[in-house]
Amino acid sequence: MPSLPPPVLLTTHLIGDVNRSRVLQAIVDHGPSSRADLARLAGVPRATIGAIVQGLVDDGLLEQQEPSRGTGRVGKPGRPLWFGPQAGVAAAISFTDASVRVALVNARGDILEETSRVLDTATAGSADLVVATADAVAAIRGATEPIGVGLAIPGVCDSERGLVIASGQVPGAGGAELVMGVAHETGLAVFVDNDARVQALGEKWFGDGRGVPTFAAVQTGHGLGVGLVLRGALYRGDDGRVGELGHVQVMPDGEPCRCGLTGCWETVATLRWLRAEAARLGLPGADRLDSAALAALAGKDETAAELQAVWAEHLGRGLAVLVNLLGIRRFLLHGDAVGGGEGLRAAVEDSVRGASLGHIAHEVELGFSSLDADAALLGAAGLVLSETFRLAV
Amino acid sequence: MPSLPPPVLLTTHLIGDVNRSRVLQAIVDHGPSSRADLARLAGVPRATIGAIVQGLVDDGLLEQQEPSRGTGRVGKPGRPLWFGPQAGVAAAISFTDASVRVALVNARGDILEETSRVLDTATAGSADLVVATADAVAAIRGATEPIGVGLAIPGVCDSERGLVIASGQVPGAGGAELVMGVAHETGLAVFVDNDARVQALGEKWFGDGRGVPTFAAVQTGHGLGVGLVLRGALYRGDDGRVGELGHVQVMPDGEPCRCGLTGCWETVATLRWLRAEAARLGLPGADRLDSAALAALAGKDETAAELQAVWAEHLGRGLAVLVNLLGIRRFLLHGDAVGGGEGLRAAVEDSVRGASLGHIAHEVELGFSSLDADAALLGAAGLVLSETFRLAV
DNA sequence: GGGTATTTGTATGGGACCCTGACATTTCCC
DNA sequence: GGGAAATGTCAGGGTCCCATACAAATACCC
Repeated sequence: MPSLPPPVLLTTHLIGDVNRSRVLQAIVDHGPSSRADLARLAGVPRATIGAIVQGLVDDGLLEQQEPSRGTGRVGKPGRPLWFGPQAGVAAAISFTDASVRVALVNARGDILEETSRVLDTATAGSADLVVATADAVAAIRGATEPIGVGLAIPGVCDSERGLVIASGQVPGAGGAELVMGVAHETGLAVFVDNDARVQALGEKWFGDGRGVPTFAAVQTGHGLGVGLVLRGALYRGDDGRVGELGHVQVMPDGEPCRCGLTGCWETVATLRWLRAEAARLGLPGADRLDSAALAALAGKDETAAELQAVWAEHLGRGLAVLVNLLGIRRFLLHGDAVGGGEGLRAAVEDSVRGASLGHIAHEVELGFSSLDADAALLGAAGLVLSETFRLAV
Repeated sequence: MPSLPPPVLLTTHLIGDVNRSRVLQAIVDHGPSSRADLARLAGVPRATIGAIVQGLVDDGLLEQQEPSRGTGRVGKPGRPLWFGPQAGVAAAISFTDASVRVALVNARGDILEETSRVLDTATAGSADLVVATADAVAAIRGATEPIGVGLAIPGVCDSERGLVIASGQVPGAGGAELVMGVAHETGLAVFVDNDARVQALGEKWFGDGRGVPTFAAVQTGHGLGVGLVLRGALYRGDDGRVGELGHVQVMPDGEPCRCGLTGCWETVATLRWLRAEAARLGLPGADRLDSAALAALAGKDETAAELQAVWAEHLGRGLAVLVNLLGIRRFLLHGDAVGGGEGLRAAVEDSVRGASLGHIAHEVELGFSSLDADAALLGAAGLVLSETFRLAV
């Protein structure tokens, strides 16, 4: 039973950290900004922002760009502040079926270096994972010291304690060995979180979630996962065991799910269902069907078009829960569904709207992630940045 | 489309307010505590707490109790700090079908004065509501000036802007007239929020939600409503239009709901469903059946017992969404279900557990509110206290 | 081209607050 | 009754923000 965290009192020393974090957050949310812009935004004197920014510039985190000349506005032009190319460099790690992807990402969201190690993640032990990861980090680690390592794990994570509670897809990641091992081998601070939540952080830092207070990033394909950003902060619950939207019951008398319940969203909105249904309908290539292939078929085959409509309906059904319950209006889809193109996007959006309460339905916006395949990697970097700069106090 | 709130920078002047709020919050969460207790809790020197508390005592908000003698511990005994009987007195308002309840509540949760005005809330206009409310407040307003007025409205509220977006049960409350009118007539600060959310605040301040970081307060009966406290803070979404758990679809091909969707939780977990089902089964007194009457019948009638089981199953189905999606483990039920007694409570708890993911199901605890009928009233006072002391920054 | 208004960024003094360390007070234990 | 332990308070030092003033850079107007 989790208990209330102890009250944190503010100290004069903490003010500095908090305000530096808030200024950084404002720069992330609004892009390169001058001191005067930031001062107006926060409603404080320019001198205050100047002092805060001075520390960040001295630390090499921010740098001043050239004065923005010729804007047609009278007065001395401001010098926009933005992250330096070597600022906030994090080692980002994400796992796929057959490999470990490792990259150096700066606070701008540029991927500076990238490599990978082939590895059967389904069978690899924790030691194998540690070796492959640490080796890859060492290989791309350049002159600038990374500020930390971020791990995106497909599984249940407790990010506060820095451990993986369980991972079906990468069993070797379970427990604290992976995090401890990588920390020991690299000598860096290591942060870990569920991949769907990490993707949400990727959107928040570098993608279409920038400046959006509340949104959901949804992973689609073989599994379903959701990362919720509520009022500017990633929601993790009291520990990491949340966000299991896939196991919200949407079909009371539906098929049994691998989790032991019945009628979970996951039973009708993953590729497993799509392929089984395609096989039942006799569609070609049913056993390898995905949203992209379905979209291609739908253009010339009536049955495929109908299946796509049902597929969109199913995908939207789970998302509508978020609309009605939490008032979430903005969705960013990752993974398989992105291949479905505009046709699928519009259909899923309609499906969500159709299952949402009237006074809010028309505000629902559903888009495909523009970060796409790099979302988890960039998100892992965002995880390091968020934790390092404690962007919520 | 809501945009990101402006960054709030901490100032030396704000430190005082924030720390006073946090100390108050700690006292609310942990009950009467000495300076030394609070200092240990927050991890700061006793001198710091002493200075913060001094201001609160000077303002008359806190008072020192007698030293706690004879505790068996060596050393000078601490003097516990607790709210004075005249501290944080708020005027709390809640609406029922046929009346307006008004009470003076102090920060201890004591109801100092109470009165009501008979009023058909379904037909009363905003002017009628203002007159009845302001009149009742004036009648019980004693020597001590209330710090504000709290309104619990059964409807969709935007508490930040202080207006009621829509209320089916009290149509006259819609718009800003009620809030503005009461503020004008009483000369006090007025705060408003949805009754389910307000009940959650009641539990957080004065009930079983004290010291619990994350829980859901659920209103049952003719309608369904939920107030979510997530990590110590009431969740309101980007505006007030959230918490419509009643309109989460739990029966894909179910009955049409008054909201225009089909298969909403509300269609199978309100008294309307219970009575219709009871009538279909030929139970006596079906048209006035409630959880209390059903529990009485279930002891001697097999059919009633089966209906109670289905009723519990239905109630639990919507709550399980909160478990799986948000990791909420603690539920406090208000309203009709409380009448069902331990039999219904245990059955609903089992139902929630049965529809929750295995790794979290056994941690689910469901209880009936001990505040019961006063929950909304006490919550309205809690709303005033929360807003006045800005208990989250 | 020169003067003025406007805007940006920086320097300085003042105030609020917390932390460290020391001290008086009160209780329990032997 | 003396020592140990715990509580609450006081003074000195440091950090940070705010208000104000000032230098620098640009656009506009004549």
